Amino acid sequence: MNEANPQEIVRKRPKQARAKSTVDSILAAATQILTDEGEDRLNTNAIARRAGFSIGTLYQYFPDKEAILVELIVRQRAEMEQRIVSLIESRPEEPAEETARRIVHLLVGLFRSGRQARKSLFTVMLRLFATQSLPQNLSPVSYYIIIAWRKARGDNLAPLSDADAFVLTRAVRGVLRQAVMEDSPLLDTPEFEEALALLVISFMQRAEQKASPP
Amino acid sequence: MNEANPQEIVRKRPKQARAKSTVDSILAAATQILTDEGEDRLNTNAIARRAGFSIGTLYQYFPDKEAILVELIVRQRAEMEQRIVSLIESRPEEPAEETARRIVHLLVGLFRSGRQARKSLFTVMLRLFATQSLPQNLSPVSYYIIIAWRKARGDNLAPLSDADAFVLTRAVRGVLRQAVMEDSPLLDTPEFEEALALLVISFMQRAEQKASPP
Amino acid sequence: MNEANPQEIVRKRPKQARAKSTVDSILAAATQILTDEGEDRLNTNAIARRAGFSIGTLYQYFPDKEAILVELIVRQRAEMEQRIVSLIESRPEEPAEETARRIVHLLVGLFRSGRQARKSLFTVMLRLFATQSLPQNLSPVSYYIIIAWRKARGDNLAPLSDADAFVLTRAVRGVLRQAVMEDSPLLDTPEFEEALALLVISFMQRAEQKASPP
Amino acid sequence: MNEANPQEIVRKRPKQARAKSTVDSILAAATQILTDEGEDRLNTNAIARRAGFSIGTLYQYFPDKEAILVELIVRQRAEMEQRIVSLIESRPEEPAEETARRIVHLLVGLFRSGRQARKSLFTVMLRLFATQSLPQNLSPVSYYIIIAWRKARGDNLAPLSDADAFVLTRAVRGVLRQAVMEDSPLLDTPEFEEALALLVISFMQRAEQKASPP
DNA sequence: CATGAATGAGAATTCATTCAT
DNA sequence: TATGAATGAATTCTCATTCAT
Repeated sequence: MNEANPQEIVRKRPKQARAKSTVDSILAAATQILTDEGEDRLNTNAIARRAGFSIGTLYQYFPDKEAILVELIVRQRAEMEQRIVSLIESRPEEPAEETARRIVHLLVGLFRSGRQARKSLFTVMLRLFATQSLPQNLSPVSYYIIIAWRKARGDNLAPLSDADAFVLTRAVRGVLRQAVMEDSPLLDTPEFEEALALLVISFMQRAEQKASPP
Repeated sequence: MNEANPQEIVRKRPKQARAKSTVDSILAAATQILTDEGEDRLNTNAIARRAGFSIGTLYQYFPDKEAILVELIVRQRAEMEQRIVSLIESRPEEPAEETARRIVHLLVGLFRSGRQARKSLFTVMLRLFATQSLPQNLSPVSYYIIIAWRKARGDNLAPLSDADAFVLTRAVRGVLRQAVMEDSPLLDTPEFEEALALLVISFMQRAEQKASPP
Repeated sequence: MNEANPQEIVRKRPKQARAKSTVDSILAAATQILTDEGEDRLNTNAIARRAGFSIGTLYQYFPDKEAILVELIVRQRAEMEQRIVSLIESRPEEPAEETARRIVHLLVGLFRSGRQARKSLFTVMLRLFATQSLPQNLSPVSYYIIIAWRKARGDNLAPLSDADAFVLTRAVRGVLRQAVMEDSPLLDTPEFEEALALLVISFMQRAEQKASPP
Repeated sequence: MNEANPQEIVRKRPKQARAKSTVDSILAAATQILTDEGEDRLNTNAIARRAGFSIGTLYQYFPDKEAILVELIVRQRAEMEQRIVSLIESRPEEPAEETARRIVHLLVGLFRSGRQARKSLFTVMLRLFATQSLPQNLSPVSYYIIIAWRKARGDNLAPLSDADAFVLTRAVRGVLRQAVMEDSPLLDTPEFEEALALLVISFMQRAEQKASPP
């Protein structure tokens, strides 16, 4: 009868359909504000207003402002990850180079759209990283991708070391992020996409050679 | 470069010299706070207090808070750039691969030290990018490096396209930043450095092949 | 006093019985929160949650938050009063000094237990006093005790004036409250109890002398 | 040059005359609100407004709301203590009984005036006690008084034990507080004062007898 | 030039209470 | 009767910036 957890104020978990849609509205509102007005206009009152709820409602679903941002990032990452993984699994027999090219293509496309929101989200993410408050399970997404890749092609690809995997994934991410942050016109060119694909492919081939010399 | 004997300068241009040291104190204070307490403790009053000046004085040297941050970033970039350029120029005859390795080594070293301050600075930089208020001349630092590289070796290196240069420089920066932001233990390993160097070298070789096929 | 067999009552007046248990649950929950988390965690939502009811249900039984607190205090006072009265009535022939000692002993025991809840309750009570919203019939409890005392021993004790009664009762209460509020270790010592008894007895004897000089 | 205490935001300490008067204004405003409107109208904005300062100024002198209340209590206690001590020291040769009577007279007078403010202050004090945040040196005021008393009369008075001193001082305080809180009309009567004096005197005489039996 | 007291808009968060279901 | 989602006024506190001295 009594609550198990008296200390923590238990925020409503979105089990009901209504609750779910409320949470979605709030996150959508936050994204909109990030897109339209930028990070420093992003305050809880504005989010609630734009979502069409009172500020009190917002706080029934999120313990604090940060939780909203974290959820935003979590969802965005999950979506990206899931897209990439399914892309990899869709054509297991495809040559690695081709798959890499298609992943890069997908990523470039994703980063091209919704630049403004992404820009602000990057800043937010970086701050959360700096504050140590981003859940640990956020970062290693990239490893799953690499693992999926290997699995899909039956491990006949030389395994990447931890350091190699880290460098490769962060490099791709870093290039895309920076392109968005700098509003670089390159982002829209095929040359950019080609260069990024080249980065991935050349690295993987070299890493492969290194791992298994003739 | 502009200064020789500090004593003399103090006599000659007392105000400017004093101003310079005041500005330096303020920037140093800001860096300290970023290091010790993180970005959200960084407010103008705290900076002034730590610098040993009154808040009024701070505003005599900087128009607003952002100006302090911008100056911080400008100086940091300038220092890095200058180190890299002089590294490149020091051994013009060295093979490109070796130079790349040494640049990577230098960069990794720089990012390893002062991680905490750098972490906060990254966040700040990203926000300034997002707000569009970073002066345009901040970003293309990397191009200078590439130009310096080519110059130093008499252009016998195939020229990198804009897209290639962008991708390469942002990739390196992105990997290092992310390593710092994630507090990755990899940053301290030789494997990490090796992988990063590999990224650069393999990309340059492929880009070269592409540019000038046999 | 009003109840005999709980089973039977449930059958006879199901709604009232249910209501009673609901009210009791709510009050118990409030007491628990006061004990475990202190006064400023005591909010209606928390009470309802801990009681296992919805907030709406809580408002079906209490018009507002204050009503809960008042009821809490009323019950606590009633319980104390009733214990003391029955203690007095249990040994009418006992010398006044001895009865005083036993009352003090009882009170000290009551205050020793449940200190934390009592602490918060005191604060709440005091605020209600300050807001004038405590029902008037709450305070004079002490008079009943004194009256009961006199009755029990057939008025052969010199009557205490209003002022004397006020001072005596408030003194005892004040000492005990303060001991609880200060978390005084004295509260657990026999010396404390002895001193408090001395306060009561010496005052009564002097008041007696004053009232009826030889 | 750099601050010693980077973590703690150092609030201005009232060294300057202006600062001192600002602090005084703020405390006076708080007292007024307590008097005129009661505790739950006492919010920081109201205090600042009534003091004629902006809210920001208030927070330059007090780290948080509680600090204002604590300071209020500290000052009030200090004033009372100082009055009583000087009363005791003014007539060292006076019989203890007479001094007790005069102390009681003084206290009753103090509590009679400014009842409303005192009422709210009591509530506040009690809450602070409950939260453990009242500085330790607040409570033992009473001991100083007792010590002063003994000193003033050359220790020919039997020493009170800790328990006795606690009981006596808290009893007096408790009676006066309760009289104020209940708005008791007794507070204005000579009978009340007489009864309170009696409480003190009879207790001290008995305690004395107990300590040094013939 | 330097000072630092003062400003006040703005942001996050709480919680008693209502009311449609 | 019971529910619990929603409300929104109210409150605490921050911090970039100004300006009289």
